[in-house]
Amino acid sequence: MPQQETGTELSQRIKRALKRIPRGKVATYAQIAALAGHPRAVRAVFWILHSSSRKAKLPWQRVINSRGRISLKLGNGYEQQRALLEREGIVFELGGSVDLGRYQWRP
DNA sequence: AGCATGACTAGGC
DNA sequence: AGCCTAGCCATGC
Repeated sequence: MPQQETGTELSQRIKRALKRIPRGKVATYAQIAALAGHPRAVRAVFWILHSSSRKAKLPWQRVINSRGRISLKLGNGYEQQRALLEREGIVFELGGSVDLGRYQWRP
């Protein structure tokens, strides 16, 4: 049977927003929070992403911070996220950031 | 019920 | 430019 949708309505809205990010594009934490209807709920967004059991089936790798950088630390998921994004065609600049003007999802 | 934690952000100095 | 602070939300103990 399908997974039971638990948590608050906000959590579910955040998950729905995450699933809308198209392949090859990225979104910022604030952007997801805004799409979920709570522009200030950024912390709720990364709480969902940081909890591995909740990020199943979610394109968690497409969420980066407002500066276009991956927020994970080296050796703690950073390289995996970067590899996943590069596989989707996203090109990282020398400093390790992505060009938001080029790759940010605009609904 | 209260406090700590977590992949953030914008603003101030 | 880099560091500090406050604001924000859900969850776990």
